[in-house]
Amino acid sequence: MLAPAWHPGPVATDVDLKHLRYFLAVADEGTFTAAAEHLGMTQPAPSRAIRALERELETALFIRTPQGTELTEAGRALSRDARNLIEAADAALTRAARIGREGPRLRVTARGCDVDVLQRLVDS
Amino acid sequence: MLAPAWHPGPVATDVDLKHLRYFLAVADEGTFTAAAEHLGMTQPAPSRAIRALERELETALFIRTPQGTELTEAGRALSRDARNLIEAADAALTRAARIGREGPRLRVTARGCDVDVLQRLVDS
DNA sequence: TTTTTTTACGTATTTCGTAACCATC
DNA sequence: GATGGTTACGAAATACGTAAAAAAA
Repeated sequence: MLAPAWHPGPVATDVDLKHLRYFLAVADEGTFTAAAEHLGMTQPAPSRAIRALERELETALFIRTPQGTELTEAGRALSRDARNLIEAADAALTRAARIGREGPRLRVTARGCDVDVLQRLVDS
Repeated sequence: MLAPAWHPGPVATDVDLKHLRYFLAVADEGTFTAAAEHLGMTQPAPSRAIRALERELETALFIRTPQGTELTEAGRALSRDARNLIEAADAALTRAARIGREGPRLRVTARGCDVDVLQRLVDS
């Protein structure tokens, strides 16, 4: 490799989904106060968590104003991504749990097909 | 809503990316011992973390044998998903960090187009 | 003065490593 | 005994809540 490609590699290995949930709560609610209440905790908790996140990314995610918070450009981007991310995470965990509980299922539908024939087809 | 749809909702809100990294390490290395070494810690750490994950999902992810570990069906599914998930998370954080550092960039290429024209086009 | 965020500090929870234990080859 | 996984327990790190402080309208 003459020009070694820069492999991204883990950039912030101690950012976890909980922090992203806090971040999204603030992004949605518009204030740390409302987000904390929405999350069932006190204001300092998300404030600290998000400040740590910003430190780790070396990037401001919110513009703090006495009227609340506004997303920065980086914050807007992370907002979109984080939403998809925790949705995907939830789906993955749900799927794994379901598979473990019920085994991998395959639903086959074929109109006007004899059930026994279908069964033999699936079995093979 | 007569028949209220069952909204998936967060299923395991305290599973974080770190746990998924541990899980993937064991899945890849084949033993808890090798995974722990690969992660720079001692065997009990991933063992406990994954056992907690299995408890939370109410699903076995590995079959433990004296020769090492083997993925269950649920484990195989989670393995695929977790890999994409961590990759996506890393990409999202990297992107947010880059945007915060450099501002949102847009690379425009147009063969045989005058640079000044292109600039005015982008500016608008 | 009211609203919102941040810092300080003590406490509670979580995570980790060491060590001892169990199981299989 | 060698290898691999688990459990017990004490220590370190992390997260949280209360309280006090700073900043802006």
